[in-house]
Amino acid sequence: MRDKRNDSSTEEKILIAARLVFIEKGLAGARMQDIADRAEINKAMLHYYFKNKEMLFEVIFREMAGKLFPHFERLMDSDLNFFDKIRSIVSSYIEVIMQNPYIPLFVMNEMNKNPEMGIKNFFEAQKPGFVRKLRDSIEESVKEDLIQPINPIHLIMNIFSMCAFPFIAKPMIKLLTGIEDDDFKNMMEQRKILVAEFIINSIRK
Amino acid sequence: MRDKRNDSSTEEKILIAARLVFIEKGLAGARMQDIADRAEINKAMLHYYFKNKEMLFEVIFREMAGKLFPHFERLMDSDLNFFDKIRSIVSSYIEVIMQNPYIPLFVMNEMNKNPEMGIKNFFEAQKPGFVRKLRDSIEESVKEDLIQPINPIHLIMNIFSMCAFPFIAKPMIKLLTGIEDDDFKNMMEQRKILVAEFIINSIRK
DNA sequence: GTCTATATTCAGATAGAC
DNA sequence: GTCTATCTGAATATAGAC
Repeated sequence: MRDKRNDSSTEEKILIAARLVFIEKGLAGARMQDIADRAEINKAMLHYYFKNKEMLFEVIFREMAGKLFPHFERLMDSDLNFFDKIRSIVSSYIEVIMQNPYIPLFVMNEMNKNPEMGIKNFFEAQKPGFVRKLRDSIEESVKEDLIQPINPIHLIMNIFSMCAFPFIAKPMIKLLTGIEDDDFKNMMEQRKILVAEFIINSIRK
Repeated sequence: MRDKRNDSSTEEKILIAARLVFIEKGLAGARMQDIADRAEINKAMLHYYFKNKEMLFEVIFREMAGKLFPHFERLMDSDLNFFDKIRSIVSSYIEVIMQNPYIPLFVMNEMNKNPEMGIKNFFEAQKPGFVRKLRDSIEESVKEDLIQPINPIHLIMNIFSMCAFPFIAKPMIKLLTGIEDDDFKNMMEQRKILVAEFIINSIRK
């Protein structure tokens, strides 16, 4: 933050290391020693920059949670037609998750394990923006008889389920199908189009 | 196991308690003291019945993993037509998960966090049975021109994504939609039919 | 089989020199 | 800001009496 050195600051090194360790092990499984080692500093420094483990975790968690829903609000405001908005959401969402494939499981898991984290406020801020707009857009498309009647919540669940779940279930998928990382990546690449068309196919009149 | 008393055996009490604690906290977050308290015994007993925390966890994990895919093999062997098989899988899968809503996240998360657990063998046993049969059934339906061409793996992913993901994302869904547990349950009840029809709608010719 | 008490290890956090 | 050394508490595990 406000440090004097110009080389990759210690705080930054800590954050990079903490990201890795927390994502790999979760809050409960992460070890401060492990974070210190990866940052190539000592434990004392961690507590100098961040009061305690929970504080450090909170920073990382908020950072990750913030990446869960990217620029969707802008997208909803664009003048794309409804179907192209679906295509665009699916495609860019899968793309974003492919960059950080561990985010969905990490966020969902820690939300479950640590329900009393200051996350509610965090998301309630972005909620109206994008979810409501998507909801409205769906309801409008139903009224315009563009798509078949469907509860918007269900449709939204379907969209994000098919995008995010494969990343959460990756180890299981690899086990059951025998595919390797490369093929998995290829499949997700295919899904950018496949999932969108699957959805549109289902709801279009 | 092979104990002499007839009342709810100590081992059983341990397993019940361990289930609760491991599911709530995960392997890393669970405390043996916590399990002992809930089982209303002392810590020493835990180590008498199970060598260590990992052993106890392994028992619970395998138990949970075993519940992930229920009687699907039988279902695939039935003489239902393809669409009714889809309906049946979706409906009974959601029903099963509703009984134990925490299972998908628990299993997926621990598979990620502890990749080197003896789970591979476990699932490789059931894999051929049900996944392959579903795959074959999809390929056959494509050949028969009953459904539109689709990579079976993608379709299978879609099915299980839409069934399981809402349970994994429940805290997030509650946050974004403002719904409560009762409504959530109702929605999942609706999804038994909705998801199946959503899928069939998309793939049928 | 069950308990109390204790050993042991580990991890988070702090004190204090530089 | 950075380090070494240390404290403290927690958590797993064991010893041994009953």
